[in-house]
Amino acid sequence: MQNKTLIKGNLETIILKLLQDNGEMYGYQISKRVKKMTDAEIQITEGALYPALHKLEAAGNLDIRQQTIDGRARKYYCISKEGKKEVARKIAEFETFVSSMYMILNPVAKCK
Amino acid sequence: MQNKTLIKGNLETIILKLLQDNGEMYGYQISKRVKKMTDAEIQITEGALYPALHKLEAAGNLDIRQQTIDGRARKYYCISKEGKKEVARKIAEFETFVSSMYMILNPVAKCK
DNA sequence: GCAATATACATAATATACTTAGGTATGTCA
DNA sequence: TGACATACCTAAGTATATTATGTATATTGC
Repeated sequence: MQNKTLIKGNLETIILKLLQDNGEMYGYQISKRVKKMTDAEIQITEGALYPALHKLEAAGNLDIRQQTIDGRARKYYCISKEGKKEVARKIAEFETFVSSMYMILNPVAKCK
Repeated sequence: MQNKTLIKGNLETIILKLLQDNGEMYGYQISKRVKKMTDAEIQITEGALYPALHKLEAAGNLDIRQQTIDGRARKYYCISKEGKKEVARKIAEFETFVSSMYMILNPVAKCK
């Protein structure tokens, strides 16, 4: 992705949606999964990912479970009931925005 | 629009595309047009609009023509040759990003 | 006639949400 | 044993908006 600014405002949506679909995941896993799913088009940097996870947890949208696997600490996150409401809202918001953008990018002739 | 951050990175695209489709326009007109076209879903604030116009002009993507109409100064902008290349690039970028987002929001089952 | 609203431009201060860069630590593979 | 992968983290810098404020003229309603 050349212009990386397009991810702005969509990072939390991505994280919440992935957790909703896949049950619990840990941060590193999320970043790899997003890269793979989007053919490396969207790459979440660690400097954005971890603060976002902490923020979502603090807001009550995620629950956390820590575990050590193969000597490495992992923090598994899963979406909370509040988080499910939030992700639905965020996806709707994204779709509305995209729809609005296409009103400008693909203007349709109006009837009188 | 609740989350106004979604416009980030798309403002220049909107301005360039409108000017490409409508010939010359002035700032105030652009902001009103966008509001109308998107049913007020996207509203460009003046604090974002005017600096964006100046930046696009400085980058050679817009040409400017000043005129006074009914005692009020207006600055008409129109897209340059460079601007046309730029808007094509930005629209492609937006579409790629949206497509990538939908790979996450609407994941499709993969064949083995 | 005058106040409120619309038109038309502009900039400064502030906020947000990223990127970049740097750090710690363990495991794996050539 | 040195590079790369895994797994977490934070601080500083940057980009791009919002909010607030300013100037000035025209129009509209009471």
